[in-house]
Amino acid sequence: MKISINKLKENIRNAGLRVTPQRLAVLEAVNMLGNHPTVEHLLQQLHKRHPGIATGTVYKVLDTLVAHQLISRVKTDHEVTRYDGIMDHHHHVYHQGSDKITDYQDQELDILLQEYFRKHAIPGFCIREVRLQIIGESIEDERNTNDTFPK
Amino acid sequence: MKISINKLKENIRNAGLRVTPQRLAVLEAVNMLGNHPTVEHLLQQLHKRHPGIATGTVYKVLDTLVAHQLISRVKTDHEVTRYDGIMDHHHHVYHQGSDKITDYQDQELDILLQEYFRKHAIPGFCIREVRLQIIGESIEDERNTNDTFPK
DNA sequence: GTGGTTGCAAACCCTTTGCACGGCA
DNA sequence: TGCCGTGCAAAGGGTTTGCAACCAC
Repeated sequence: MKISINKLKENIRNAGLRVTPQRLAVLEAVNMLGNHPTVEHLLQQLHKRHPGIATGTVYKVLDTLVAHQLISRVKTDHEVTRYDGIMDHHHHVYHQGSDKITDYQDQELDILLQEYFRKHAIPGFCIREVRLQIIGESIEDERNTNDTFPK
Repeated sequence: MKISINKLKENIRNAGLRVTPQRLAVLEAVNMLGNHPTVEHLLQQLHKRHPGIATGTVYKVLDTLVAHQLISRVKTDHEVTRYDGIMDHHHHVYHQGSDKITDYQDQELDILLQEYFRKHAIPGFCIREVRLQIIGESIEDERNTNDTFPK
């Protein structure tokens, strides 16, 4: 899951952006921190190795990276904005009771949804994307993995 | 879609809450405005008939109503919080380019998802709810008389 | 009566903005 | 060198908070 600095540089350049230390640092931090960091997480991480970086700059860089699809934004109800370094299409699993958000990806599911919406088109509406928010909680007991779906 | 004041009162009381004019007014406004109002929308509406109601109170009342499951919160990336008076399980359709959010409800879809996740349980995770965010845009077509999805 | 609610305004927090300076291409 | 990008600090805007007064039960 770790991407080399050179690969990140290339990604920035390929997006048509100038490669700056700040952009590189933010992009690296989003990828390194992994679990959908908040801006606070990112600032904390960034200040270790780039003490000079300004908060406003981090916000601007994040906006730029999102606009150029190098990262994406994630948000649930009543939460601050988080960021995601993985740009492949995927869904999100929200762990109630902890601040964890994990990714969920399955082609079979996406095909299922695609089929469904092909048959059940919404009149006057063109679907760009269908995202799932899978909400629930982690189970302490490892044996108990195969159950329960909301009624 | 319109619910009587008495029914709303009853809902508040059944939730174990005191029935106050403010709670009644906010709950009524959420239901009356329908299309996932923001706090701003609600305040505008409320000031017409309840000029005295305080902004802070509206926020507190909304929190209370959400906590007691009389309404729910809706949010997408980069948006302010909105509220929903419909508590039945349903999904949301986000209309890019306008601030419209409509509801989507279909039992066949829910059964499909239920089946899917029964077969593809997430290890160590108990699913409470699966929400779809259907993102796309309205098609501008004057021939299309019923271009919005039925609420 | 009395404990839950409200009104009010200040505080808060995350985020955005404006502008002069700095550094990438 | 030209222009995009950054640092900084102040402003913005939605939301929360603290507390005295109020009122639903």
